[in-house]
Parts: sequence; C-alpha cells; structure tokens
Amino acid sequence: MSDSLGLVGVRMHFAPGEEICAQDEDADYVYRLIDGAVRTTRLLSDGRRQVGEFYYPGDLFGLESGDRHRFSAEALGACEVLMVKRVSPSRTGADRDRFERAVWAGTTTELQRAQEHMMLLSRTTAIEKVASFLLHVVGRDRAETATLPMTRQDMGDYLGLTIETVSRMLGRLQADGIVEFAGCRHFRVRQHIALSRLAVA
Amino acid sequence: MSDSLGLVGVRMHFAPGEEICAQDEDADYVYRLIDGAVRTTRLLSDGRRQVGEFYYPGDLFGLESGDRHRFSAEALGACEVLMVKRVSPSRTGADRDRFERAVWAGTTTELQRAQEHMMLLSRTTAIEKVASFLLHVVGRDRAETATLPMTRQDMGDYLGLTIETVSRMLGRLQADGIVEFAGCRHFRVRQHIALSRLAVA
DNA sequence: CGTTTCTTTGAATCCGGTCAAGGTCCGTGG
DNA sequence: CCACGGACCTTGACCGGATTCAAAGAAACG
Repeated sequence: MSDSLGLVGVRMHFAPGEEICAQDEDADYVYRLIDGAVRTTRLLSDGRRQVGEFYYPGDLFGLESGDRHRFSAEALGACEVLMVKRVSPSRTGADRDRFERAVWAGTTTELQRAQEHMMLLSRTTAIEKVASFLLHVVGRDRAETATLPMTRQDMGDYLGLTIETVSRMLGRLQADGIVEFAGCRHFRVRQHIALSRLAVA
Repeated sequence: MSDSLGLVGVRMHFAPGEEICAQDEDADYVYRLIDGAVRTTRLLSDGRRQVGEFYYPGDLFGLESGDRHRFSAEALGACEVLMVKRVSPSRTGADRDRFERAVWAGTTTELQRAQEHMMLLSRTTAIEKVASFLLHVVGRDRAETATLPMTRQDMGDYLGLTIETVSRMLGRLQADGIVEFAGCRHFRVRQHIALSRLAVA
C-alpha cells in the first residue's frame, strides 16, 4: 500500500488499548497514522509513566531514532496504521528519497513538539497546562465540538499532573464558562479568548 | 576551517554572556562548540525563561530545524565556536554528505535529550532533578572535581525550579555527605551510589 | 576596597498531591 | 428492560513540597 506521502507499507488495524510497538523493542518500522488516535508512553523503573505525545491522522510516529523504540505506542481507540519498514533493500531512487524526506520532516516536527512540551512542563501552572492542552486539541479537531480520545490519566501523564488535578482544572474551566463539556470526552469552547489567555504563549 | 567531523566553517570567539544567535533570528548557521560551554534559552512573552540545553565541546547546536532559531544561544564563559553555513552552494559531494550526516546525528541527539528532559521535568521531585543534573555534569567532566559553568538561575530555568530551591537541594546533598562543594561552581561526588539512587532511571 | 551580582538561608504561604468517598458511564447478563 | 459490576471520573479535606518574600552572606569585578 502506498499513501499520500508516497510511503510504502502495510495497513494494520489495532483495537482500543492495543500496543502498536513496545518500549525498547527493535525499531524496524516507522508508523503513519491513517485513522484514529495514538499515544506514545515511556515507563520508568519505579512505575512512573510519561506520555510522550498524542498522534492524529497523517502523523508519523515511532521515529525516535536509534535502533530501539524509546517509547511504546498504543491505540487510544480503534485505529488504522500504515507500517513502513525502516530498512528496505527494494526501496531505491525516488522512493528512497520520499522516505528519507518524510522521516526527516517527522523527526524535526517531533523535536519541535518536544521543545514546546518542555516549556509547558517546566514553568507553568496546572490551569495553564490544561488550558494549553485543550487549545491544542481544538486546533486539531476543526469540528464545533472537540473530542478527547484519551483518558484523564493519559492527560495527566502528558502534562505532569495527577488525574485529580486534571479533573479539577477542567471543572474550573467549565465553572468559569470558558468551556462546556457534554460527557467527559466531548467539549466545546465558549470563550476562545479567555482560553488563549490562560494558555502559554 | 575544517573540524574533526569534516565540517567547514569559520572559527569565532565569544565573551562570557555574549549571544551567539538570537531567538527568532534566521537560522543561517549551525554551530559546533570547540571550547567552552553554551546554553540555549527561550523566552516567553511574560518573561518566563526556559533553558533548552547546555552544550560542551564537540556538541552541535542551533539546529532546531525550521528557518528560524527557536532558541537563542549564549556563551556561558569565554568560548570558541565553529560557525557552519547551513546553505552553501560550494558544498558538494563528500562534503555535502558529511554535513548532512552531522546535522542528522545532531538532530536525533537533540531529540533524545529533549525526551529525557521531558521525563525529568514532568514527574520528579526537586532533589531528583538536581541529583540527575549533577550526575550528568560529572559524566561530561571526567576530572576528579567537576565544574558548573552556569549560574543557579540557569540550572533553575533548566530544571523548572527556582534558584532558592536549587540552592537548598545542593545544600542538602552536601549536608548529607553525597557531594562536596569548593565554592559554588566546583564540586566532587563523595557517594556516587547515593547520588545515582536519587537520580531518575 | 567598594560595588554589584550571585548565592544561601529563613519564615510564611500556596498550589498541587494524597487519601478517601461518591458518582457516572457502559457493557454484560439475568 | 433492568440490575449488576467494573472502569473511569469527580469532589472534598488535609497535607507537604516548592515557591515567595525577605535579608544576610559570598564571590566577582573594576
């Protein structure tokens, strides 16, 4: 199968919660998300968990370079992934070029996100973290009402907060009339300006 | 001038505190540190500062890809830098190859460090942050006694802590007999095991 | 030496974490 | 269709670690 970036690979389906690749496993593939949502996670020996990033359709993931995956990747809901072999003797000429270009672009994007994320993690309050996060999610989703494909635990491990704090901040944003939730996974922004003001530049 | 990686550029000297490149300025060069120490920093509109990374001789920096520098870089002490033009028509064949290989290696290293750093920022206590940091510094410096080329403020902005907290944690490590300071910029590790135990896996 | 900048230390405060209880959502099976 | 069970989410009370504010001490520099 070939996709919109001209990458050649195999389409695979994953069930909610299913592992796409494991931490420390050989990095034989890179992945392009076709449909659904994915999170990457890393475990410390003492059980602390870090969510590296959330991925949406079109995103490349699993390219933390080196010969091992430094993060595991899991499907958040049912999803479809294009698995692209990293080393493929049959890939030559223009094909090879496209592949290398895509991996380069993906890696620099990854680096930029990581740097933004560092900023968010190090020097911001809980409310700023949650507000920034919601703003990012709305940016992805261009529908009227945005969806959170991940649990509160995932959000917490991404933002460096506990689930209780995440929940409290969401509650506060709603109480202040800035966002409105319809069930815990769907919301819409009522005061975009106010939300942006809370989020970090 | 050509260096050990085969990179071609111009050697420049910078005075303590001098800016090597500015945030948001066109990224015309990449830099290789020859001698001294460098920090990269990023400013938020409200004045909050983030130190991205510290660099030592041999390191490449300034390659946060895109056409603008996302971080500024400043000399921590007197230092010497090889400035390598990013776009150079005269660079062909093996030269071009070496350049691209070096930039690729530098970028993936950068990504890995950023990912480690995220882990450190998000889910660890002040004492763990400081202990991890000292351990990293000692790893660089293979001398008996290690040197901190940066201020407490720099360490704080790197670790997401206030200078007071950094100072307190250093004091605690010394009081516990784990490290020993000779002036605030020089220290040696007295109990390596204890320090590693405090640092994050 | 005097001045400035950086660092240390102390006391009080506050934000986010911890612990605990209750609520909601959803799939399963009676 | 409703009852049950489990996973996830919310809310409250209390606690503790890091920040804040303030002042004194050390180091760097001209």
